[in-house]
Amino acid sequence: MPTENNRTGERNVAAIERAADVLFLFANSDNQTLGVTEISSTLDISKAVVHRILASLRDRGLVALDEESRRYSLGPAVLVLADAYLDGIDQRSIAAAAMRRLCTATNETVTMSVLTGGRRVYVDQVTPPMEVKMTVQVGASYPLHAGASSKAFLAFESPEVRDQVLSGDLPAVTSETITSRSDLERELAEVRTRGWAVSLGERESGAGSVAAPVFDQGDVPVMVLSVCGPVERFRDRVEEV
Amino acid sequence: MPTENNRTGERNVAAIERAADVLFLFANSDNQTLGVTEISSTLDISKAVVHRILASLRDRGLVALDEESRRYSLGPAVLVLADAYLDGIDQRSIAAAAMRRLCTATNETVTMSVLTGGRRVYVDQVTPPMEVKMTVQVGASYPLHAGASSKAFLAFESPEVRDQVLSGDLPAVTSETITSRSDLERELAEVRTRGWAVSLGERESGAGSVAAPVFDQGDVPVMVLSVCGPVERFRDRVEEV
DNA sequence: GGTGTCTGTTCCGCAGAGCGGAACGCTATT
DNA sequence: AATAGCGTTCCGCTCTGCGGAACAGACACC
Repeated sequence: MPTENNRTGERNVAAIERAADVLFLFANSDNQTLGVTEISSTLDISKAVVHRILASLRDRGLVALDEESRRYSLGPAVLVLADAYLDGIDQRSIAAAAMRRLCTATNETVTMSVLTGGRRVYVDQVTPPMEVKMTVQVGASYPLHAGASSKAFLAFESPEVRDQVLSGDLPAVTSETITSRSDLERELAEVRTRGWAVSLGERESGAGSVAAPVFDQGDVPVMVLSVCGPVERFRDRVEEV
Repeated sequence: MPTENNRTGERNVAAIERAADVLFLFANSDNQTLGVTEISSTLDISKAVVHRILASLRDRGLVALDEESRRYSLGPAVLVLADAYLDGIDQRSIAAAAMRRLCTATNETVTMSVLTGGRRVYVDQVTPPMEVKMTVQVGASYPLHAGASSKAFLAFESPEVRDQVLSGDLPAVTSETITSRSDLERELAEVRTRGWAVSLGERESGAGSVAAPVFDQGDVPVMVLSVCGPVERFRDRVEEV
């Protein structure tokens, strides 16, 4: 095997995972449009294969091809999936009421995130009717070391996952981001005993937030709710759900 | 009918297309959670294969498995893709200004749709600051025979596509939906000469809209803009872009 | 508590899908 | 012209992944 492929040791279909990797490459790379060779070299897959993968994905509308430039981009079909996904999470409807309550109580934006592929993704938000408010982009994803929501996740994750994140790079998203492993470990320990996490501008300058995880009926955090807003007004508290 | 397979006659990877079909099955089926056997029988793929596909998709976060019920659903990773997609469409930013102008001019909701997999998907919307307004769900998809936007697309599509849609089922979405093939053909011809389409409650009762296609530098419609709102207030006009 | 019938999951050998190196048209650039 | 880059296509050999069948649980029904 050339690189570390599967995360789980299951019996999977290589072609599908490669296809998924191609899709995510579109999401992660800076430019939204990619060429065959570009994909081929970054993912270390032969050009012929990339081409076939793209043909298949294109067939299903997951990627689109600009005939002029012969460059590929994500296709509209991904929207359909995302829409269906958002419809499907019962968590959303369950949590919606709680989020609205939190929102009116604090008069700040309340967000909900879940975990995927070693990152955190915003799934929903409720914003208060205020002049100066914060909004996040549903679907946007962030690394697990920056921001209150991320820390809330990381603190309650299994030691293995935590270790993996901590031993990786800890890029500074803002000037306030914690980039030292030991500092972050101390912070996470604190979060764990306290039950919730605070961030003042770690993920976005000038934005503060308080976040608490919501658990399954076990010890695994299913999602994280956070209250966030301009860094000035912040001296409140959150209850868990 | 389990639908015939490849639309294009390309040299593709069957496994990937099957995987995509599984994903779309989640989007199309009524319940958001599916079991292996269910998928296997509707798509006519052997259970073993479905299981492997799901394992692979799960590995990449595109589907999630509820350990309790052993049932699968879409995973959060699809959000990441959708987000990247929405970032990527230059059309959006280009059209955004025009949409805002239309919105303030008409004081109604302006929407933008594109085509995928024989259906139409809302990609963006601009809503006016009004009490009674209409909003659509970005990512929601509709068949090509119901509503002004759909008709605007269909009217200017290639004869083959049009034929395929027309010869398929034309289910009534509302009581106003055109369900007769000949009626629809007459309507489309009219739309073609006029350049834009009108609908009064064909897709959603009580909602009217006027829609016009936007073309590439050829004859293929790239997207459709529509102005829509409560059916009462409607006697305006639209310009093309 | 058998017995039947659903699930989802795993096994394994054979066959053909699809990998990849190489060749082919392109369009730009020189 | 020549070079270099691209995306696309070809084709033979290989090894992936297909699928029938067996397995393991979870229920339901006498």
